Amino acid sequence: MAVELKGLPKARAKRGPWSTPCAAHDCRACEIRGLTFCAGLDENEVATLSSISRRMHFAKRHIIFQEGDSADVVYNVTKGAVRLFKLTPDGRRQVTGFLLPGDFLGLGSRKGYAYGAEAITEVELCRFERDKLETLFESHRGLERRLFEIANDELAVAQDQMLLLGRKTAKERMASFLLKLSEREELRGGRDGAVYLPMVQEDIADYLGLTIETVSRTISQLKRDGLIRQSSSHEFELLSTEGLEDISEPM
Amino acid sequence: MAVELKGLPKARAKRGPWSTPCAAHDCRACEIRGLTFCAGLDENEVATLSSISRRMHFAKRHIIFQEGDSADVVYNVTKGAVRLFKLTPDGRRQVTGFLLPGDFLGLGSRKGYAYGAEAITEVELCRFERDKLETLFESHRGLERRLFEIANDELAVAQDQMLLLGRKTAKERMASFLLKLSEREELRGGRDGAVYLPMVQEDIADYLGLTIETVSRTISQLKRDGLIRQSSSHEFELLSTEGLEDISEPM
DNA sequence: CGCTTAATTGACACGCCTCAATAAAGGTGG
DNA sequence: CCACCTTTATTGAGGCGTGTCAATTAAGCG
Repeated sequence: MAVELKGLPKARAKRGPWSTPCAAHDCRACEIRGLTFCAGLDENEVATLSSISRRMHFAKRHIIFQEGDSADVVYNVTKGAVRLFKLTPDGRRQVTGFLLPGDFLGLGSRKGYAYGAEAITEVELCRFERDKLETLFESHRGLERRLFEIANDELAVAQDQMLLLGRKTAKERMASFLLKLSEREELRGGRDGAVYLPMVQEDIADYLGLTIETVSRTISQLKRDGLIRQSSSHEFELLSTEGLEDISEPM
Repeated sequence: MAVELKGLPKARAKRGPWSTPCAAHDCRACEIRGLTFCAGLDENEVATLSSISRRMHFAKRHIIFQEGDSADVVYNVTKGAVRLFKLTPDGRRQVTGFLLPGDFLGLGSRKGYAYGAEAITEVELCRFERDKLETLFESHRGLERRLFEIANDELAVAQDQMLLLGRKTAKERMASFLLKLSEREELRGGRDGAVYLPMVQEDIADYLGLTIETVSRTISQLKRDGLIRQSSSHEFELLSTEGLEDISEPM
């Protein structure tokens, strides 16, 4: 592969104007109950969780944490979008995931986070200190089991992504990407076939192991082929889910 | 990427001549205590674990489980090597990992394993039924925590691999691969700089997102450059770890 | 409105893939 | 231990998908 050399990691992320720790939040009124790792907890457990959670705001482009930071805080995304990424010393970037409302953020070993996390849009997070959370595990086993479940799901997603990066063409990658995002939106109650892409094409490129030019060209091609339509700058419509599936999983 | 089309998934794996469930095994005499998920358990816990474990043998090329199989058994590799893989409908394969003695096998959600597992060599496994294991969690919290830790580590490894597959050149991939294997052997007490590769080049190619030809050429080049030497068919020597590191993590 | 950032498109280059031929290694039976 | 066959590895020649470079347009934002 001919690699895109971008020079040393530019100050891609400026510390945003604000990152506000807000007052403790009432989890029972949470916008995304049922999606997140709080899902399946009883009233009592949610109340306990509420007592150790804290709402945070981050501005667009704010770096929430860097790869290698000690992993003693975990979050739940309640609003906005986050990208996870890794960098090579010479500045190449691999985006390893995008987080949307309801997603969990902060899995990591005692060696620290294996990836950085950065706000794509203005973001609202529910913050938990890890050791406080682990104290809760003692009395609320379901919480620990839920976290383990999340880690397992993440692992499955990561393996799908390895297949995509190692063995799929640009067109297949793009189709897979759009379909997966669409599925995630459906779980969140979005309209069927409508996909909101909060990230820029550079993010998509770094996620799919491509360049921005190839991403752009591939999107253009999918449009020409009548498989997708762009309703606004960040809003797409999947005109043929079947067609995209045929592309993403070639027989 | 121009993709190697291999035709439909060939009967790559014939059921081996034997897959023997042996009698319950005494974990306390285990070859790989300290490496595996049993690590850090006390005598009492190991004894309990022993009571629910069963030794298994699998012949080379035996498929231990397929992607999608219900994930109600987990294993510990005690001897030999295992490859994990995913397949596209048209037969392209992505190897998502190699397991060596001491490695844990069988992380997966209730949706089933996200990958298949196949014996590369003759393999010996320590088998645990998942629900029996989960019963043990009640009384032995450390075990559950250890599994969660393993899942977290796996996730970090997966993300490294995404960076490799999405953003590294063939030479960088090969150097990274050799170094990582070498590190794993050191943990197992192997000689420094000597690497045993139980897998064939097709496995390496499918792991690194390359073709067998590119793998072969890249190995040849690393030999020419004096960075590695082949002591026997599956045994390599890393002549310059530094040189390989410079290649694998370009500045 | 003016500036900056993001997206698009074309022309060309190149790293890796494809196809093909040959050599080497491994496995099996006598 | 050798003869035979299959599998695996090596190497070359050429093609192609995606990267690179560059110019232009569109979008975002104060």
